[in-house]
Amino acid sequence: MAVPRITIREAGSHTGQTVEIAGWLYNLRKSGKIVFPLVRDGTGIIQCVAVKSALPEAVFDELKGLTQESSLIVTGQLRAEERAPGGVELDVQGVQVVQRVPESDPYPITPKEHGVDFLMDHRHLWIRSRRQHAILRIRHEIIRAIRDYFDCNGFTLVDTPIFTPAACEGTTTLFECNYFDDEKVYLTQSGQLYNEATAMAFGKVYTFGPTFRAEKSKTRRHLTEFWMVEPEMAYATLEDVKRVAEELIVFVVRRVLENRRPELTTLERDLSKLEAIQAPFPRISYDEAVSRLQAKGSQIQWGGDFGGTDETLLSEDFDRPVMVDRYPAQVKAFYFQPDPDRPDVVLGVDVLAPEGYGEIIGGGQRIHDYDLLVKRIEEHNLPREAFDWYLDLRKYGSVPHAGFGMGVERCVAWICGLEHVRETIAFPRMLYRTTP
RNA sequence: UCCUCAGUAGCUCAAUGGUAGAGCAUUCGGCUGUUAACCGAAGGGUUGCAGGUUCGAGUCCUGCCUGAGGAGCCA
Repeated sequence: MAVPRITIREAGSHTGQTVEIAGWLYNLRKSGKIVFPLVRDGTGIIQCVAVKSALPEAVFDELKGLTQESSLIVTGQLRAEERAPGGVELDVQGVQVVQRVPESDPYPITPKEHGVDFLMDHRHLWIRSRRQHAILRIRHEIIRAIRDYFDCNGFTLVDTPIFTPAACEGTTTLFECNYFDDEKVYLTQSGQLYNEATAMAFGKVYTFGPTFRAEKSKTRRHLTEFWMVEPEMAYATLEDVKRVAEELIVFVVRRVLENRRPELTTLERDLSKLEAIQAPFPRISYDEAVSRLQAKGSQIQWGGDFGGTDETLLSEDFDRPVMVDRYPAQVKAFYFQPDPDRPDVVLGVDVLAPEGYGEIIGGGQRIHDYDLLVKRIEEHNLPREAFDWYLDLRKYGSVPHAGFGMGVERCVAWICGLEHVRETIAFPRMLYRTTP
């Protein structure tokens, strides 16, 4: 009978059995007549033990001389072992080398330390490392939790286009593309305007996809290509946005704590910081935020937007995300609904992550009045024709509606406790870096 | 775009203006419980590029290139 192939994740429940593991050689320690190959298979890492006296000489010698990241299939018996990292160990009975990495061109990422530039140039290999592997697994868990939250709360996933016509927003710098012969199109920076259309068709919707910003931002919080989830709800207000944003974040953090605790431990994340993420989140107004910042020595004046340092200063006061609402109209996009009690501010809210990770959510209530929206488009010098379809939404059954966008990479950076968002995605796209 | 810092062996780094070095990686040898294993030996260099100062430049000066951190920018 053939030896069953298992994954390393399952190894703990197969002790005593002879099994096969297909993977790569993560590292090899040897001591004369005994070698300890560390094998990874994508689900985990297991230490194997090969004893010279228990194996044919050719098999032992081949294993002993095997190079880092060579692919191999090992057969052996699993055994609970306190001395082994992971608690389970495999006594090697046979080895099939699938591809041997030549010693003349060894695997470049050694178990020792490396610099950022070198690692980024070898990102296609770096993602095999324990730490990067943990981050990308947590990213997957976060994305799955986000989708589960919306799928289980009556939202319909409606994808919005990546190619968009000229003027969607008018403020940020866009990536321009040639669309066949004459036409110019731009990579999307948000699916929101389309979300407003789909929300009027489906009630509650979300879009989840990549977004692109051609800003020359060179900081630890920026990528040029990043993923955003954007819910939009018909018959909804700013208060609904705050409630959903809070529920979503609590749900996502709880799921990561439930399902990805070993990975968080690998990253040496302070779990108490994540366990503190419970409703209700503090809610403050923009006015109060400005007062708090001025008291802390910031130069910000009422009417200005927060810089990265301001966001960090604000988040210092709280052990959970803080919601800041009612921003001055001039710092927000044209489509924000003014506060009926105070026309100089709009019904928008930003959610700032704790520990200085900055804005992870931005959103609010949209203008639903046709004439007001036309006025705003004119005030922002946007081309009216490009917004004809968007204005239609205010002609045919317009209702109060609201939504927000959440940046996936900043969320991952926060939950993982990373220094830089470049490690939150397999192949980051940044200013001056587009390879691999 | 601006400011600051850096660039030396495959990698991480050292070297007062005076003979370019260490650890890791690689190769060879040793070791039956290693935990980024350890011990011994060997090979490995156009000091980012182009000029300049100097008897002499990895080191000082100028320009450029590349990268990093930050600012600005960024619903």
